[in-house]
Amino acid sequence: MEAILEELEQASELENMQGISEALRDVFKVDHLVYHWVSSNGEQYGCGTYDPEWVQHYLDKDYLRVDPVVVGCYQRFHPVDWKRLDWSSKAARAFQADAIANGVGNQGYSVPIRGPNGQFALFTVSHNCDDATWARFTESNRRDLILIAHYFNQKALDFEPERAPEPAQPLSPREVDAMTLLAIGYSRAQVADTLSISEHTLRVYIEAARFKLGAMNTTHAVARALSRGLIVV
Amino acid sequence: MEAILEELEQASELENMQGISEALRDVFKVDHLVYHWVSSNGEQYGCGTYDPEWVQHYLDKDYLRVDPVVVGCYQRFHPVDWKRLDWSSKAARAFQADAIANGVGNQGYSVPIRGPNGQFALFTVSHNCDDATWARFTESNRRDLILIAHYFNQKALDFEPERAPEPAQPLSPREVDAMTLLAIGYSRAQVADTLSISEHTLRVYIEAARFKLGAMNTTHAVARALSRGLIVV
DNA sequence: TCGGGCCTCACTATTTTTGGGGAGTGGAAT
DNA sequence: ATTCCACTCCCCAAAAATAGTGAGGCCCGA
Repeated sequence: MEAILEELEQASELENMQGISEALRDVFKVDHLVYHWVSSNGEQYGCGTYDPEWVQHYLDKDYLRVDPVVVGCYQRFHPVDWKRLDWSSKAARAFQADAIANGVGNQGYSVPIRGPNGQFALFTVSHNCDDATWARFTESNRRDLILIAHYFNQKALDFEPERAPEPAQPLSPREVDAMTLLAIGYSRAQVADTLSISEHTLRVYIEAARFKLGAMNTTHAVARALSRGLIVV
Repeated sequence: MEAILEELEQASELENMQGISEALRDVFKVDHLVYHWVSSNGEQYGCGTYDPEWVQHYLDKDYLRVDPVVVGCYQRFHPVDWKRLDWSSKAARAFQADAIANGVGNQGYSVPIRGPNGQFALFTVSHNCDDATWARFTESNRRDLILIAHYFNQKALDFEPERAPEPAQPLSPREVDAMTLLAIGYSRAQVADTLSISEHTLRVYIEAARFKLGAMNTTHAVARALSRGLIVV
């Protein structure tokens, strides 16, 4: 375990990650171990031990928007056992059946991870076993899993710095104010009034923010500011 | 160490955190150990071993926007040694002098942590010693520090009850489509075109979504859908 | 079977937002 | 000391979004 952690910390090439995933899977004696980057611009990257066919199928079906693991972890900080997620919707059940049919285990444990600019990723281990066995496994390995998740994400960020969409030009304080107030529903007039500036001036901020965020309109700018964590509502 | 980690994981009251900070400080034999929540809407919460006067001074001076540790970690995922940050600006140097005068060590190591909805926090250890000693310390404790940072943030989020006040009314598939496309910058015309429906129909979806989300305009609706995790961009 | 949510389309009129200019201050960094 | 950036203000015309009301078909669960 120690050795693998060390290797993971020191990994200096992306290609190693796949191998490390497999090594870790064997160390933990689980069926699958996956790191999955869910970048805010829709791009995805992953490495792990899932069947490539399943991965492609996942992408084709746009399961990202259905997968209860993703939607559930998106609002969560704690690592979570799949059993505690909401599988009640019809789409979720269909997804679950499809996943199990494709070799994904009936048990799973996922660690959400977040980086700068709203980057979001998941680290998951999955296995086929009964609840008690799985509970023992997660109980005794949760700390290592958190650390591994951390290191995987660290590597992903190291190797793909350009993957972070435009390198997040920081918004000026006024621009942050403007975006924040727009995000809580104020109209331009209200925002200008709240900030005690003319609506014309406000417009300059909104345009500047739009430009910095590479957004095509105000709504887009607010959405980006939000998903990059530049503003909080 | 193990025992403290256990206690940290199990802590069920906010008051314990202060005590755990002090215990951890003694375990690590460092001058200070601080967890600092910096939700970017200005709210702050912290617990740790800094002199309360310094904390108050920090807040009064609005050092949050100056502190190189905060601004430096904000765009970073890796834990970082303070020496590697940018202390060159005039404001940063003034801050540094002020900090050291107030008992903050000349060495420091900070772990950035992020939660859902752009939540951001820092976990920091600080000490007074020479570079070599500090390098040895950080080298041998970095994993524990990451874990502790994680658990501190976990507790901070647990104790923060004001999350998702409104029960998220589910959006219909079409409404999700509309919100998603709007969030990635499409205009109404483009969205309607993409979904192959008339713009009139689209409007009905947007209004329905606005209503369900209790939003006052489209931008607001998209912002809410995003921060409630109803859509992923 | 019946109500209810969902999907689809239409009209008119009004209000808001946007895109393109230009211009002056002050502070901070090189 | 000059340059860069943040902040503030202004005009105008075109494009987009909003408010109100309306209607028909579909599928699901009570």
